[in-house]
Parts: sequence; structure tokens; C-alpha cells
Amino acid sequence: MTQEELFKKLIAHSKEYGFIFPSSEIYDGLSAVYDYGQLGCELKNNIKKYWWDSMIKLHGNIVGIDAAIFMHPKTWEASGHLGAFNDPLIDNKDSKKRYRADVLIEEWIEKQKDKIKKEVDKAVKRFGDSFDEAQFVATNARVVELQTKIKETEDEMARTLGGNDLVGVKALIEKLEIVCPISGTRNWTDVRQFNLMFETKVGAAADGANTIYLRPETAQGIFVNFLNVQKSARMKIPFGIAQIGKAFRNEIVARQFIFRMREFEQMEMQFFVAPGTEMQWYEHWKAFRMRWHQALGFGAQNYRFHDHIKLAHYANAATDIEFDFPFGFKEVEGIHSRTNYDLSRHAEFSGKKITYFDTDKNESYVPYVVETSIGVDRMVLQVLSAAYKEELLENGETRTVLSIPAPLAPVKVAVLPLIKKDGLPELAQTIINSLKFDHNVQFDEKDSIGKRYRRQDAIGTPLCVTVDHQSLEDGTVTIRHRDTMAQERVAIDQLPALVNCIVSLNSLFAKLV
RNA sequence: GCGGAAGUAGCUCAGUUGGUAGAGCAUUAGCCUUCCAAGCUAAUGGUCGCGGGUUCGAGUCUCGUCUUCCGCUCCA
Repeated sequence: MTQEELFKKLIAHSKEYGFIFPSSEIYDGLSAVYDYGQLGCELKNNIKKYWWDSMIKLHGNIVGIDAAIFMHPKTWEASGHLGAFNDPLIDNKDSKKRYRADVLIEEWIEKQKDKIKKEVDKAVKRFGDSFDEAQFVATNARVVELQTKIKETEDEMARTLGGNDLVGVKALIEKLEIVCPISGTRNWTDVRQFNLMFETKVGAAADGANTIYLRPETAQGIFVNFLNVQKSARMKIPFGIAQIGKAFRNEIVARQFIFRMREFEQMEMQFFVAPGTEMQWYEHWKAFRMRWHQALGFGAQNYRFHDHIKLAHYANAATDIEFDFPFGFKEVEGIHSRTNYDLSRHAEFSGKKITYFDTDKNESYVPYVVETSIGVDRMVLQVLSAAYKEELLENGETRTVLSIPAPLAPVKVAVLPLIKKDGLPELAQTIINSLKFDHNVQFDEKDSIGKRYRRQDAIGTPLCVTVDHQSLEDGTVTIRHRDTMAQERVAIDQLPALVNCIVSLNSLFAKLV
């Protein structure tokens, strides 16, 4: 089976068993948007808990927040997200060249102004010799006509661009008969805005509603709260602020299942450090984050660092942790040394002082930031791709099994009466009652026992507890392990401790400290 | 954005020169009782992606459109 076939099967499996559905599927779906089903949601929650607790519980100097998705629009001016990405673009279909629509119109206006200048120059030159009233009137009329056209165009440009009326912008370009400087044709595409931020309006339209944005990253919610958290929690540098939340990017090309979605979830931690110490913390978090991934046991060979050579404007070091997905090594997480860029910019744009007084150094400074930022959805995909297997059994049959690490598995235990009479279902229910406060437990009495095992394998349940007639006599059950299919007989009253030992996140945390 | 392919039941698919939409699995209800899936009986489930057109009649022919997948391009 090729990697491509495996990926297709994984997508089908995810849908069939209730992990991930295409969004709004009854309306033919919405491109690059997906919903998490009953099992996907559990898996995702478990991943988030693994991450959150590994940050908050294991580190005395990291606290978590949950900032709003809506933020003051100035946030995005300060962060640099508004600006270069905000231009209306238009392509010429013949030359295949892309232009800024507003620049094309402005160039046209400049040309008209040149025409006026030429007319006037010509008139001045001519009337210096002999004044002709008829020619003067004609020249004047041409100039006034051009000026009127310029004024109309400027008004129309301001109206369409200001109101984000892209159809209007294109209509204007067509009306002005602007041609491509290279191909010389007027074969234009529609005007498109390649802004990665989604816009919406706050307030009633009649009152002059303001444009606000769905955040394209969660980080800014932490930066703008830096002083709130530092002061209210009495945090001393170095310290971190963690957050899990949705972010939104209007990607032009969004593909590969849940790898690149327009709405996605990030887990990120901004670690604030003294200037000059950022590189050592950068190395520290690189190592810690890699340990976090590898603790899941998918194999070290499936991970690698990809150090950035070309850095973003705010960073002085950056690396990605890449995982070997069915479609190749791709970024799951980024670790960036963001310098003091963000806090400085917010200080500048807000006019507030954002500094930290370091009592050890006895000086005040703008902290440097080391960021770890991981995509929850990519993490879900990592777990599913690593876990999905089709095994050939000794009897020649194949079984589909999701070897999800037990602490992340959506369902921890299935309790199965061997047959559905003689009081076996009732005993199974008693066992479920002893486990359900702590774990997600399923009951299943339909079909043969082998079939029920396979059903649980397909959704990644690590443990099956089977109740048989012997259970009624001596109070023992068999416990069957997903990956090895091995069975052992244990006392019912030992089950809670045994299950807890296998499915607890603690086994993962132990590898991190 | 360009090119290619696909879309029929929850899933995998069949559907003849255009003539009343099928199978297996799944699901549900019984029966049976067996520690590694497909025992018996019955039931449920489809405006054939959507919208026009041709035709007495369209899953089938035709045009458009949407969605998904693959490749290229673009973006980071």
C-alpha cells in the first residue's frame, strides 16, 4: 500500500468511525473546514490535556490564559498582520502577471495628469506667440474634462477600495480601459484580496460599524496581556504564558485534510526571558518540545528539526519540528525566538509602557520572548497517521487497528459480556460503574466477541474487559490488550488500579521531567 | 488560477442500445451462544452531488454548476 493510499484510507476511516467529518457535508461541504466527531473530539481533548498539563502542571513558572478571538484592530497593525497582506490584486490572463489593482488605477491617474500638463505646456507655448480665444476655450474645456475624470476616478477608487468593493474596483479598471503594460490586453481576472485575516463587523451598520478581525494567531492575546498576568500572578522572569485557542487564516490553497485548514487550533506558550539569555532558552525549549513529541512512542526517526535560514522580521532564530506524515515530513510545531519585537510594538502602538523591572539585575527592560507554537489539528493528524495500521494476522485475515497511545485514546475500556444472558450484562454494567467516574468506558453486547474486539481496535480502545461465566464464580475477568491481542485474567476489584496505570497521562509526564 | 479524474444507500461498488434503482457489508429488532469480524429471520435506508436542456420517458445523452482528490502555479 502506498503512502497515498494509506492517507486516503485514513481519511475514510476517520469519517466512518466518527473522528473527523467534512464541515456542512449535507450542503456539499465547505473547502478546508472540518468538524470533529464524537471520537475525534475526545482524542483532541486528550491531546490538549497532555500539552496543557505538561506546561502548567510540570512548570511552576508557566500559567495559562484564554484570550478572546476578537481583539482591538490596532493589535494587528502592531503585529504587522495588517499591511502588506492587505492589497487588492488582479491578474492579466494573457501575460500571467499580477498587479496591485490600486496601483494600476493610480498609474492611470498619473497619466491623465501628465496629459493636462502637456496641454497646458502646449497652450502656454502657443499663446506666447499669439492669443487665440477659440483655442484657449477648447484647451480649457479639455483640461476641465480631464480634471473632472480624475476627480471622479479618485472618488470611485476611494469608495470601492474603502468599502472593500472588489467588483467595483474591477469595473473601474474596465471603465478606464487600463491595459496590461506587458501584454497590452484588457483580459483581467476578478480583483481578489489576498488578506489572510477574516474580517467581520462589530456594532450596527447604521452606527458606522467597525471592522474587526478573527485572529490569525493566538500569540497576540498573550502579548497584550503580558503586564496583566505578570502583575496579578506576581511572575518573575523567566516565566511563560500558555494558551490554547482557535485561529483563522484565509488560505488560498488549503489542502491535505486537516493539515491546513482555514479554522484551526493552536497550543502555544510564550516564554519571557531577560535580553541576552534568549538563545539558551531557545535551545532549552527545542529540546523539551521534541521530548514531548517523542514520549508518544511513534519513533524518533519520524521527527526532525528544520531550522529556518530566512527568518521572519520579528525573529532571530526559528525552527520547526517536522513529523513524517503520509505526505512527507511537514511542520507540526514551531519554536521561535521572537526577540522583544512584539512587546515593543504593542508599547509603541498603545502608548503604554511595557517593561519589566528585574530585581536581580536592578534594571528595567522589555523582555525577550521564546515561543513554542503547535497546531492541535496537525497533532491529531500526527497521532492518527502514526496509529493507523492494517495488520495481517496469523489466520490470514487483516485487522484495522489504531494504536493510539493509551493516554490519548478516545475510549479507554470496553466492557463486553461474552454472551448477553445469564447475568453477564449485569455484571458488566457493575464493572462499568466502577470505572466511569475516571474513564471513558463503552459497553457492547452485540455480535460475536471477536467482532467486538475488532470494532474496538478500529477506534483505538487500548483495553477490552470480557465478562464470562467464570467471572460469576470467582470474580475475575479477562483483560485484552489492543496492540498485542494478549489476554490476562485479573480480579474485578483490581481493575480500577490496573486501568488507571495504563491509561493515565502520568506515564507520558514521567518521560518529560 | 490552470489541467486531469471522480461524485448512485452510512461504507465498497454494480446498473445492459435511454424503459419501475440493486448487491455485499453496516444499522435496528428477534433467534442462536461461541474469547479474536462477517450463523438464521425480518426491517430500515436512495429526488442517482445540484440545476437547466433533449426525449413519451434520463442514473444513463447534453450544457452549466458545486464539491472532493491528484499534478502544476501562487503564498509562507
